Amino acid sequence: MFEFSTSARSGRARTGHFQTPHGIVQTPLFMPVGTLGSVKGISPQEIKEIGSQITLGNTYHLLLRPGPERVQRLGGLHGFAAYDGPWLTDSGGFQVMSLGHMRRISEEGVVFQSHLNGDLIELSPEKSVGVQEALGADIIMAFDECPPYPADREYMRDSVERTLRWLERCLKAKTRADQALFAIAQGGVDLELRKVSAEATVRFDTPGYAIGGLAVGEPKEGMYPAVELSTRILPGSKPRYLMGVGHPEDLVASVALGVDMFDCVYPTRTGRFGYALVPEGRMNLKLTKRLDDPAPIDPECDCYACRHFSRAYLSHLVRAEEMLGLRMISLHNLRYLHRLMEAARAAIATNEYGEFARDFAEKRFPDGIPEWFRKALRDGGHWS
RNA sequence: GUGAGUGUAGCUCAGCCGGUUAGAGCACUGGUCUGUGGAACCAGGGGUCGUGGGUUCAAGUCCCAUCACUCACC
Repeated sequence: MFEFSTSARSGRARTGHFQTPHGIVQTPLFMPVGTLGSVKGISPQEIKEIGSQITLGNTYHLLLRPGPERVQRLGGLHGFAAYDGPWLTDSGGFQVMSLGHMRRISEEGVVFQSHLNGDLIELSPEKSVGVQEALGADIIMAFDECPPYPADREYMRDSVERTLRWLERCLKAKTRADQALFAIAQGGVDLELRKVSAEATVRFDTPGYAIGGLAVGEPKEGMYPAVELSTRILPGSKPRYLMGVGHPEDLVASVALGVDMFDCVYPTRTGRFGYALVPEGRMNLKLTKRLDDPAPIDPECDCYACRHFSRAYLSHLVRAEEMLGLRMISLHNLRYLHRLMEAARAAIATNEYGEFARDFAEKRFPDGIPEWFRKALRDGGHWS
């Protein structure tokens, strides 16, 4: 259980598989975010049909409602949410930063106000692990702090060290052997602190490692050196999970650097805002001209929306704020990222990841492939 | 038929005792959104102020007529 095996390698990009109590997952992979135990608007059956392998549940949201004890009583996430595939829960640390009001961070943990009703809530390494054990995911995450960008150096240093002490407490608090706890390396875009954090984190020898604290507003030129350094230090024998990253170009560039797992709200959130992911980037279905466009979102796509609906109809639905439209675009966007990862796995297996990434980039960046993307591929050994 | 009221942006309305380039919310048109609030934010287009006269240096605002709509009463 929780043994990660690498199947193929091409430069730094690699494919692999990871055994969880609820099934084997193939990497690299993208995980949809199921905030409240549901991927917004998408049923478990659809999740399986589009090729999702792991669903991410948010500890923060599930702690506020319906509460971990209730979820546990009703069968854990697998039973309660009626999805028997692998689950991963985050630690709640990120939402404390992004949603919590009046948060106060101390050595003990974090006290913050619920964004729903203002209730004072405490979250600590022990509490987070306890909640995640009750929720029952296959993979749980260490309770970390994700400082905002930009953050001053002194604060970042304190935060990185505190997150390491919190990691130790998480591992100590952990009681279930059927869950894998992934540690999270932090450090923002500061390469020295990244190194300190990653090296110290590796010593805990957890079954997987996450790269946290990125995609919080920093430029790509700051983000990629941090990813590159992290994947050099985090061992190749374990899955490497880049948290919160989900732009298609970021997946392609990060896989080149050796990242195995991603999660992001991007495909579903941007879908609810009326944007469909396509090889050229994003298609805005709210634009007036889409109302007369009979083509599917993407003729190459095999998702339900692309097989049945026109851009015109979806545009009409989105404008009317009709549920089906939001659902279908979300479904398509998730399928798009899964297809992208399937194609990446196939390219790695035949040692053609560089060609795959270049083909992707030529469509995605018709006005020129940005330097950060080229550099990520060069650093990964996929661009001569 | 009589009396009263209302006509200002696509919609709902604000515009003081007459005083610069007539405003707001929603809608519309673009844009932003990376460990999820169907949220939020940024920018933009759009009005001969129902119509016709009059008073005045100056009228969305005051006066007269007229049209439309609403309500009340014979």
